[in-house]
Amino acid sequence: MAEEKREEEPHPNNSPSTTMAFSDEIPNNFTFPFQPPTIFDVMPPPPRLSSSSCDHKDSPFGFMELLGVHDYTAPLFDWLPADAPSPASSNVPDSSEVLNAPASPNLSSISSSSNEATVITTATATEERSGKGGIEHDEVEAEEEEEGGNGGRDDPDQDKTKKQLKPKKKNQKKQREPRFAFMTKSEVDHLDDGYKWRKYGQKAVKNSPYPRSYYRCTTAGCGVKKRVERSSDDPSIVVTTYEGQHTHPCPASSRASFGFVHEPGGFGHARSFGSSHFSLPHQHHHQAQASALMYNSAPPFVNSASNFMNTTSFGGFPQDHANRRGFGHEALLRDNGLLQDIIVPSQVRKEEKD
DNA sequence: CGCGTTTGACCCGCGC
DNA sequence: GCGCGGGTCAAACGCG
Repeated sequence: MAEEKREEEPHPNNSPSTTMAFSDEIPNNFTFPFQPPTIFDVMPPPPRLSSSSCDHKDSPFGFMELLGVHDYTAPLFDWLPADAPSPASSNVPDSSEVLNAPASPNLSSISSSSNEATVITTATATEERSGKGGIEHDEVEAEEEEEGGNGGRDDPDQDKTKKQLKPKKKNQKKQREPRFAFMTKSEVDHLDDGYKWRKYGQKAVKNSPYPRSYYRCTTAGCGVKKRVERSSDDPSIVVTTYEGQHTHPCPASSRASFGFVHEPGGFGHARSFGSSHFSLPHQHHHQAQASALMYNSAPPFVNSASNFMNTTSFGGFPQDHANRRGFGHEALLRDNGLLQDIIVPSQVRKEEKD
């Protein structure tokens, strides 16, 4: 309980900058509706993690630690094999759980500077961990967290005397949708990303004094969830993990419907990349100093970040949001096709500061 | 009164 | 099989 409320406490040191990262576990057969920059193709597992222990549970590091905050701008390229196979398919153990936690010493520069574009890394802890018996979820899944799918327990039958949770279908592991995490340097935990969220839980995080909060999109029919937690290493960093796909336009933005909501793109199944229609947090006064790195597997990303971001979804970045926050053009138009593409120009950062 | 948050309990998967 | 930890539920509570 000591930790409670902590998340609300403002952190003195936080620079008004926002770094973001996103993570996810992308199915091998996943394909983006657009082409990705090479750099995003491969994300080798971090040296410090043994390839056999991708599961954060096995690691001494928590989700946050795995995510890490680093400045991969340069190092990243060094360890990115040009044609290396996707970690998801080769470097990762059966457990389909892919944690790309580049927290590697080799990567050196740990981020940080509040002025530089920072980090990203990701990790995903998925429950697909099923490595075990081969689940057949592939088919059902997508629907699962949906309403109909009684993601929760809509079954009225259950006379829940107390907390009789509906027994989950056996043999059917809960399939999680792709997740994407943002690391944001902010004093506020729950960033306003334009959607309306309802908190449905909070748990203490092991090895971290900060609790993790669970939110669900309040829009009917939308099963998107997100988790928000603060890095134990750097309290000024908030990691927001989105899971699922918004089935509606961003309420906070009339233009939010720029077509990504029902992106047909294939993430392997209906709920494609679009599935993570999360939007870039529009933090009011935090600027967007951000860099994003698709961490997992080799999803074909865009040729250039500009394309990547402006086009669709980027996992759901409402274009207008991006623009509004300064993630738009200037930041994305750079055509290097690499990380820099999505790094918010200092100019923008400057403006925000003013 | 409606909606959102808090919080303790419960479920489940995984590692030992 | 047991314990741990993550994730979720839902009653209670708070607030506008």
